[in-house]
Amino acid sequence: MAQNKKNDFEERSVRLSELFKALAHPARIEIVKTIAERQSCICGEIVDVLPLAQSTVSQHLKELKTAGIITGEVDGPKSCYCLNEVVLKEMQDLLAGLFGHIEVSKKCC
Amino acid sequence: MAQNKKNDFEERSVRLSELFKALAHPARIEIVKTIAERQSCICGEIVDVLPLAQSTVSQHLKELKTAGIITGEVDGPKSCYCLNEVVLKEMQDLLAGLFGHIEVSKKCC
DNA sequence: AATCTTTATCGTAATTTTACGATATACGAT
DNA sequence: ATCGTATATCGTAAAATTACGATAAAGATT
Repeated sequence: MAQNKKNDFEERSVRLSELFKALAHPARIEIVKTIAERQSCICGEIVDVLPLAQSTVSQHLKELKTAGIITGEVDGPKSCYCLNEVVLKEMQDLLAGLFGHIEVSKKCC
Repeated sequence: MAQNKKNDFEERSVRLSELFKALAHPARIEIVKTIAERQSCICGEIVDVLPLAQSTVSQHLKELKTAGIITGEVDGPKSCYCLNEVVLKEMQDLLAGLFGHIEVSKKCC
C-alpha cells in the first residue's frame, strides 16, 4: 500500500481479511480442495495437480501455512500438508459474525 | 502477476477466489459489516465509519460491486449500497463445495 | 444561474503479489 | 561417499493493489 492502515481497523476484520486473502487465489483454493479431498494428507502431489512451477506452488503453500489454514510437517525428504481444523472453525465463526444477522429479503434502497 | 495463469484453473476455483479477494481487505470487511448491521442501506455513512479518504472508500466499494457482493443504486446525489443475497448464497455454496466433506479429526501425517 | 453536497474517476507513488529459474538443503538409496 | 529426489528459499521482473489529492459529474439548494 501507499501507507499501511491495517491497524486502524478492528482486529476481527483484520484477521478475517487475512484468511480471505490467503484464499484469494485459484491455486490456493485448489490446494485446499486437493488436501480436503484426499483421505490422507499430501506433499508434492500438489505440484503435479497445479499448472505452476514447483517454486511457485511452494510459495502458495507457505502463504496458506502463514495464515494458519494448513499445517506442514516434514516426513523424510517429503513434506506433508493438512488442513487446520481449528483455523477453519475460526474462519467459520468470523464469517458467521459478519453475515450472521442478515435479514432475509430486506427491502433495500 | 508475472503471467496470468487464471484460465488454467477450474472455473469454480477462480470464482471463489474472486469472492475471497473482494473480501481480502479489512476496509471491505467493515463495509460489508456496516451494510449488514444497519437495517436500511448505506451511502456515504461508510466514509465516516472508515479511517480512509473518500476516494479510497469509493474504490473499495467498486471492488465489492464488481465481485457482485454489493449492489449500488443512485439516489439523487447520493448512492445507496446493499448486500447482494444471491451472491452471498453463491459464496456459501462454493464454500460448502470446498470444505463440505472434511472428515472431522482425520488422522494426519 | 450560482453554489453546495455527494460521489465517482483520474493520475500517481509506494507496496505487495505472482511467477519463474536457479540454487540450497535434507534425506534416501546405491 | 555419491547421487537422486523432494522441497524450500533467493533473486527477479511484471503486474496488481492500496492510498491519496485533485478533479469531474450530477443533483439539490439558494
